[in-house]
Amino acid sequence: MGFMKHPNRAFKDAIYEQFARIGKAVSSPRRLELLDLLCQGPRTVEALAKESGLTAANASQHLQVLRSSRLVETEKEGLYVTYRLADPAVCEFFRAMRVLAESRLAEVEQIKRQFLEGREGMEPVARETLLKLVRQGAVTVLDVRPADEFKAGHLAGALSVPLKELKLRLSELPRGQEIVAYCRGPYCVLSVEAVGLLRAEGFQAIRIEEGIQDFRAMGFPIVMDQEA
Amino acid sequence: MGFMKHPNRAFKDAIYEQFARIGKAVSSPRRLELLDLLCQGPRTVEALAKESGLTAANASQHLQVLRSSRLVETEKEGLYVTYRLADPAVCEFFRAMRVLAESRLAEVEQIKRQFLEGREGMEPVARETLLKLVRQGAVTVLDVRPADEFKAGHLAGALSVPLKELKLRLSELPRGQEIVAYCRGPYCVLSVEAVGLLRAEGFQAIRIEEGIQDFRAMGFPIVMDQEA
DNA sequence: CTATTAATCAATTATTTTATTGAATACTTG
DNA sequence: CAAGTATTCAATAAAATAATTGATTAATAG
Repeated sequence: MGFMKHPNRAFKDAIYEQFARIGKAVSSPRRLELLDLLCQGPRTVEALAKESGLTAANASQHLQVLRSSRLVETEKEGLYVTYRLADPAVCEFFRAMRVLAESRLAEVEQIKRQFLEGREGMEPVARETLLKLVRQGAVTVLDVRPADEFKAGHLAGALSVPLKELKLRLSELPRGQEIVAYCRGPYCVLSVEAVGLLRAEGFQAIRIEEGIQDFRAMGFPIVMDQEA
Repeated sequence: MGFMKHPNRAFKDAIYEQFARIGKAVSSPRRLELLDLLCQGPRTVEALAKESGLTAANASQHLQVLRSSRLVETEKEGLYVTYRLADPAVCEFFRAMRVLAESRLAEVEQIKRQFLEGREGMEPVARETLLKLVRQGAVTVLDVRPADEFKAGHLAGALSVPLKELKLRLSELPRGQEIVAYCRGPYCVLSVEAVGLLRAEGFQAIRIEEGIQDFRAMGFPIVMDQEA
């Protein structure tokens, strides 16, 4: 005997090595940012690179790592390669990871606080109540993400006003009523900037941390236009 | 302007770097094996090293990585340091990762099949029916894990017969009835060996892939002795 | 106090991962 | 076909990670 004592070892090693492929895919901050973006919907390499501040080559390499772990898939349309999540479960997994990081790593909350420092009213204010109002439609709910993300899935009853168009479309918004803005989630800054702008213009505005994935997980009604 | 154009960049980088701490923790096959073991209950460094086939020094280093990502905690008792999951959510996260790997990586199924090749009856046989029988208590359910793991949590109605004691306790088992063995999960080989032994001794035995985490997730009644 | 043992530390080497750069590929458009 | 563009490839250098080894620390038992 001796070398055949543990045929189990090879089996376990092989299995955990496979599991680790998923882990490796999500072990890089860059890839996590890309994955987060892809959770919002399909994107071309170019778009992903631009939004994440990576060079095209670097983004491409990271995306290929994600693809080799089967978390994302590609489709070539003409000159563009579109990356998308291979499965909605990938998004749920990313969210689980995010939630775990939030609960285990105090640094996350600290970084968030530090970023919001000086920007009054951006903190999570009476979330429970607010969510109830949102659910009842008692407030104007603003989705400030780009239009295509809104189309891919948004809170029922929300009004789509991408941050970039906000300045030009202020007239569409109510003056007397509270406006609640949301974007991609707690680490997306679109809603932060939107509320800053709205307040500067004299509106009653407030930010809500949750993003679509969170709303979905919380059981809020989500509306999807067009494709699955 | 210029360098202050994206104060958001620093924020995002900091956040995703935190998320990546979790990812890095689960990016190594060794650490995943350790984490899997810790999902079954607290262990000393020595025990973990032995079960995973690592040297004590190497295991210790990996465990410290897990600790620095706050996924596990330590407690020193005399000469021994006991590691445990920092939160049950860590186990759920590990399971989510496992399930994702199973669904996305065809290699996992392939490796499993290859390992079970030649060992008849080890394949998942009519799982639905079997689980129903288990639920009804219509079969003898054997928990072949070590006694302390059984104590930490087991399927209601299951009989604890650790693999090591199985040979000596065959008289306790019914000859006519089907015996269903389970262990830590689909990648644990205890139940495979148990069923092999039982069949060699003329028993009607079958293996079930699920482990405690799976039963818990599926809503089966779990019994826990003593401590939380 | 000494020997023993569990765990960690420190230093080294080998390996893997990351970002960068420039070139190559593949497709579209005129 | 030629020019332009999105993406990928290939090569490099820098950085991080992993396993090994031997030493060190801290607690226990005699």
